Amino acid sequence: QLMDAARIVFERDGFLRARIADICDEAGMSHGSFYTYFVSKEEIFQELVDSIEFDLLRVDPIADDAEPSDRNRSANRHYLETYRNNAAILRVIQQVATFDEEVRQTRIKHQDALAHAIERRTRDYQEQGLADGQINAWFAANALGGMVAFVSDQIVSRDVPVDIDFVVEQLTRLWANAIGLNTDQQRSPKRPQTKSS
Amino acid sequence: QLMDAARIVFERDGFLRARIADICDEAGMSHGSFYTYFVSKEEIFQELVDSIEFDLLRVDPIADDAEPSDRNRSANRHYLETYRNNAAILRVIQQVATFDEEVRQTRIKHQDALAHAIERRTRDYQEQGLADGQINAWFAANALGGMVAFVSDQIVSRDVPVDIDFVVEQLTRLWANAIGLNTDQQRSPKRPQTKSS
Amino acid sequence: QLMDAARIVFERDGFLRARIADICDEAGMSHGSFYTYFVSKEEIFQELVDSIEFDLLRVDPIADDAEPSDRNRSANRHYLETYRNNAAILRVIQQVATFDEEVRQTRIKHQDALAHAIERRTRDYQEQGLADGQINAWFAANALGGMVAFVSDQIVSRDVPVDIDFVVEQLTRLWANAIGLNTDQQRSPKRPQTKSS
Amino acid sequence: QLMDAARIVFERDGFLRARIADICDEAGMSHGSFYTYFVSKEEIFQELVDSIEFDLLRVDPIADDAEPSDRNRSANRHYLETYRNNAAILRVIQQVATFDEEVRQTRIKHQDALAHAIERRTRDYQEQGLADGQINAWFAANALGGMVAFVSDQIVSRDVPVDIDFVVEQLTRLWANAIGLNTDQQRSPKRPQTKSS
DNA sequence: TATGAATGAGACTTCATTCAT
DNA sequence: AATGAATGAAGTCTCATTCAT
Repeated sequence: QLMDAARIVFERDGFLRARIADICDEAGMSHGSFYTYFVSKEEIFQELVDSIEFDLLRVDPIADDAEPSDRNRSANRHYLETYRNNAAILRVIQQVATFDEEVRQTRIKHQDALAHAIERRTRDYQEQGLADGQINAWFAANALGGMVAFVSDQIVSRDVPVDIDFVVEQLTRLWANAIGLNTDQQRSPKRPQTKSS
Repeated sequence: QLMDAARIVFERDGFLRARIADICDEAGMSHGSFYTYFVSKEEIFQELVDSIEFDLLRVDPIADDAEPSDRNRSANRHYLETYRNNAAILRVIQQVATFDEEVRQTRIKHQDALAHAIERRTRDYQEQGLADGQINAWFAANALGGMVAFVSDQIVSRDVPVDIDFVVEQLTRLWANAIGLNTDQQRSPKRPQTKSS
Repeated sequence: QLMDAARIVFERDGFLRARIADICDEAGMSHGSFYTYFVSKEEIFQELVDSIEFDLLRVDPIADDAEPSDRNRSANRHYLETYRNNAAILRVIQQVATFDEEVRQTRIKHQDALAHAIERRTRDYQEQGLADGQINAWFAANALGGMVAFVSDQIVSRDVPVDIDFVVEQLTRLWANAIGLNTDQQRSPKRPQTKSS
Repeated sequence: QLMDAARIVFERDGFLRARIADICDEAGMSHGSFYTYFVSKEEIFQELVDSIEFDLLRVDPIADDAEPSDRNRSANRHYLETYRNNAAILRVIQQVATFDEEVRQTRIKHQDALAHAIERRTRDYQEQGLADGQINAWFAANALGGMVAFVSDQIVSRDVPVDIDFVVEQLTRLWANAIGLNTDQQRSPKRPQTKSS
């Protein structure tokens, strides 16, 4: 299948260095056959992007009745791991998004969908008095989602080894603090200095 | 000057679509002369990147003795505005970083330099008891810097108009909350524990 | 039927732009089936050319005992109308004749056959003393046939509307004059010699 | 020079079989250089057509005060010889005109220019009472010009050797007769039968 | 005989880079 | 140092034709 071959080649070479000939070689097809199915390299890439099941979107693999921080921790871990598992193609998507308007729009759409899901949950927390009401839910969802995406990208794109548990813990703490989640952490002795000062 | 022309063309067309011939035309030079000064398109771009005064790095244009939140607010505003003023070339740098290892390393170096500056200040706050000591200063600097970068990029790359004051305010609040800065927000009824302590 | 489809496609697109795939689509067949019946695009075109009933060859739809000028007028009108009715495919034949030797020979054969028919009749007129004996019958048949073909082609290939009756009349007059047919025109005051003789 | 090479290759191979690579080889250039000067094969051909000095247009190489028939004879000979000398490229022009609208229009323009020149002269003859006034000068110019073009084309495109003097004489006679030129030939004993009948 | 996916030769075109002047 | 014509590698795309089913 050409799509599989395309994914392999794109992940290996990036979009720019990938040649249609390479994709066909990988698929065990002749070069001309490519055009039976796709009009151009751009088109097969767009279809590849569309076909990828964006697990990143699944904000919540755990139960609804979990503690807010636990849910956030779970979501962060899920995002990080999914990002790492799809790092290669996600990097190529990022590359193509810098010059292909269609792919860029697709990416924006995905980002927004995720941010909207986070926003809804944040708003719930605010309405339940669990989160800082002065925070703009949409803005926070977007910005903090961006933070997680940024960190995820850094982790996979740099070679330094990282302790995922540590990253998840820190991200979750930053997030919880940022939106003012009432969590056990706040009652923990972690800020005795502040009090005593 | 070739560099000026290069910046104009790169900003207009992106790195990939920019042709050396266009840069020379823009500079009023003959195509051949280009190679008297630069070895390749990659090289002139690298030099262009190096030559740009990355104001983004300057964390703090205001006095050292200002309130932490005010300094952060100022830094966020500075970053947003600088990003907006340099959006075109920053976007191209991002593009090139996806396939040019050298530019990518330069970009990482810049990001890290900024994160280190933030880290130092965060650590200061922690040592002064102004910030949550359980937060890893380096991680927070990196992650929250990434959050600001993410939001900045979104603002300039999407066409929707935004209220910069609102963005600065929200970012500053999220940041302050995230690292547990003692601000007025702490007195809000959502975090009675802090008050009672 | 492939032949019908081929004619439609060739007339619509010309030989060069016509694709075998289009012909098969038009015929409602699969692309591979084409080669069950024809060896190549050239072959089906050649057969198409051969299959077309070249009415142009039929020199005379009217009675043998008609006046020479009337017969000529009738033949000219017949030629013009047939040309017009088959303009699309004739144009394609002309196109192919410029690079396909076989089609070119077929075309020459048709032209010559028509010219020979005209020559025979012209010779008859000469022998009956109705036409200028100093005219070379073969040459005149060829040249004047060419004149009619040229005018026919111009009429159909240009968009300007024309009065067919006028064209027929003029062609007939020119033809009659050219071979010295005794017609009413000879009595016109421009040729007093003829009258006085 | 590319134009010279293009003419050689087009004349040798026709437009369709000519490859840009061949033209460059003929010119002793690399393939890429072609695009410094021309955008496409079509463009260089169009420019080649434009550059050819169409001697065919020069209707009259002889003096104005010559006898009409002599002038016509001279013009016919001139046309035939020019056609023969440029037969190769004229054939290619005809080929391209079957699928390239621009070349087709150029060709029509040239044909019309020649026909207009002939028309003017014919009208002069008519006004001087030397030619049949019932002939439509424009139509006759066009049709008889077409006849000469048709014959010229036949002569060069068929391999049979021809006696140019004979062809010129016959064409001139047919032409003169067709427009009713008062020439010596009319008084010649060639049509005694007509008179006596 | 029908199918239609697969083939692959062949042509076009771009543009970074070279180099004689 | 400047010029800009020339280079040519590299890649894209088309479509007539084949062939296993």
